[in-house]
Amino acid sequence: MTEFSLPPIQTTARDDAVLKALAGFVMREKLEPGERLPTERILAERLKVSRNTVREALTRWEGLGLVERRQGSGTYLKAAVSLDMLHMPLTLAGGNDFTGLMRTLEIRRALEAEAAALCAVRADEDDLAEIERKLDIMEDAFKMRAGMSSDEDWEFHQAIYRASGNPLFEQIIAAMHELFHRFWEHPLGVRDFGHASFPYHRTIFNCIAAHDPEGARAEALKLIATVEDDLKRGAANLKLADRK
Amino acid sequence: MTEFSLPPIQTTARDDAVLKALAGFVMREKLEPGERLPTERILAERLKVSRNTVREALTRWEGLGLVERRQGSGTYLKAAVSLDMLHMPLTLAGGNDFTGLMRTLEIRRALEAEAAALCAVRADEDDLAEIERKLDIMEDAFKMRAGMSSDEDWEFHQAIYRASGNPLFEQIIAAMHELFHRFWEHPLGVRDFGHASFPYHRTIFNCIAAHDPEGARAEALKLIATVEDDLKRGAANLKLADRK
DNA sequence: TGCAGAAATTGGTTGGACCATTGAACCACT
DNA sequence: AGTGGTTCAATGGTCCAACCAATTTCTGCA
Repeated sequence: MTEFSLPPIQTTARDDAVLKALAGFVMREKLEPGERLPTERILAERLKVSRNTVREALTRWEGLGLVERRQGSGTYLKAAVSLDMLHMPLTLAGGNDFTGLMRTLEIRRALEAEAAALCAVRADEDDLAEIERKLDIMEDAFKMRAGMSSDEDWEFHQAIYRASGNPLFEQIIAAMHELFHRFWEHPLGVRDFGHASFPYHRTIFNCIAAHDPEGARAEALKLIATVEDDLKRGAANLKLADRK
Repeated sequence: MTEFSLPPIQTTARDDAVLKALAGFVMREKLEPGERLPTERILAERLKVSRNTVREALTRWEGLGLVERRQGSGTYLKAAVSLDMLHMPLTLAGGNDFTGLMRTLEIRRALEAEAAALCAVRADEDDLAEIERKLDIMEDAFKMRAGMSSDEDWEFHQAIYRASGNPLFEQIIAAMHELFHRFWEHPLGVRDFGHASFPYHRTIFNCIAAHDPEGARAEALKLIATVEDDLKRGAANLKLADRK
């Protein structure tokens, strides 16, 4: 038996064709996020397909977060659309349990370290000022409530992602943030959850300000390590991780 | 067809409710990837919703890669489904140009380094054997063709991701692989594209085999650095990066 | 002019119909 | 037994024509 290279033929691909045409339309009309795109009925008529087909295509885009549908109002662009988009639908099963959180934390460690390093190389004066501002706010909140605050902490990290010059960091981490958030609110019985991570926020900033990428990377790794420790402590406290 | 227990849907938010009910059904019936789930018509009847609504719901799952629909055959589970899934749809715009590729490469550097480090900690004898097997294949291909081979290289890295014990690494990187692939095939005029990365594959493996996470991390960073250099050289050669 | 209610717009849902593909059963012929 | 062709039911894909529900816009009265 010899080797074949016969990819399956594609006979029907209506909704894909609809999306391609729609992407082309968005680019030609230079539609930007927030703008409304044609109604389903118009699209169906113009593309010479059924409204059902249009709806299935739009459902796909909605699932990808590219578009938002508002009943009675219309369908609105939520993100930039281009023909050469690359989609990465990630599904994390069992995101509620300890294992799932640990796994996302490993991804976060990887990205956090790299973002901090890149940030140390690329951040300009404005970026540094913004990051330090968030840091000050976070430290104030820490002293006030005598504990880590999820929101302010998140703002600080987000500022770093933004200053990394690569929007992908923020996109990926933001997608996982909801998950972290749940646990921050229910610290598994660990009273001072996240406490140990506090000092590393400033050491990270110092390395970034000194344009020391490897230092920033190392400090970021330390920070995540403390969170992992807290997590493990929590999982040890409660023998069962969640089970809602 | 066997017996189901699918109570009718309540009120608004139809398609979300359909997915929730369907996820519950999959869990109760312990359906695993590859198995076929009830036909659209049956689902519509049991859930007391229209078949179109069922289809929109399934379209969402299909977009998330959870399910595969085969005309004339049925709808099949492609991944494990649970009620507490977390979806992270990412779309990378403009992934075709030099900037976009550089950005994905930065993500890859972050994940590659972390995956190698985790792998060094967790890989058992079987994992090591598998990785070394892929490494040998890659090195043979390199000697044969006197140059890097995209496929064999990819297999090697995939083996590392798998042995990292965290499926998210493979998921994220796999989603971006298509992007790398395009450039590997069209090396921007750089004749020996990827050549410099060759030796680091074995040094990474050596560190993993020696259970030296920081060493593996460092070698992985070096590997990606060579690819980045090649990329920059290529972008400098052609003044324009793609423009197809 | 201001604003409440009617009317038009738009996405959401329904039910029914037909098409295209698949796969199993069946059959004829070798 | 095996090969290939035919039939036929099941299933996803598409279409149509309505109607429902939320929203926006318009209208006319106070």
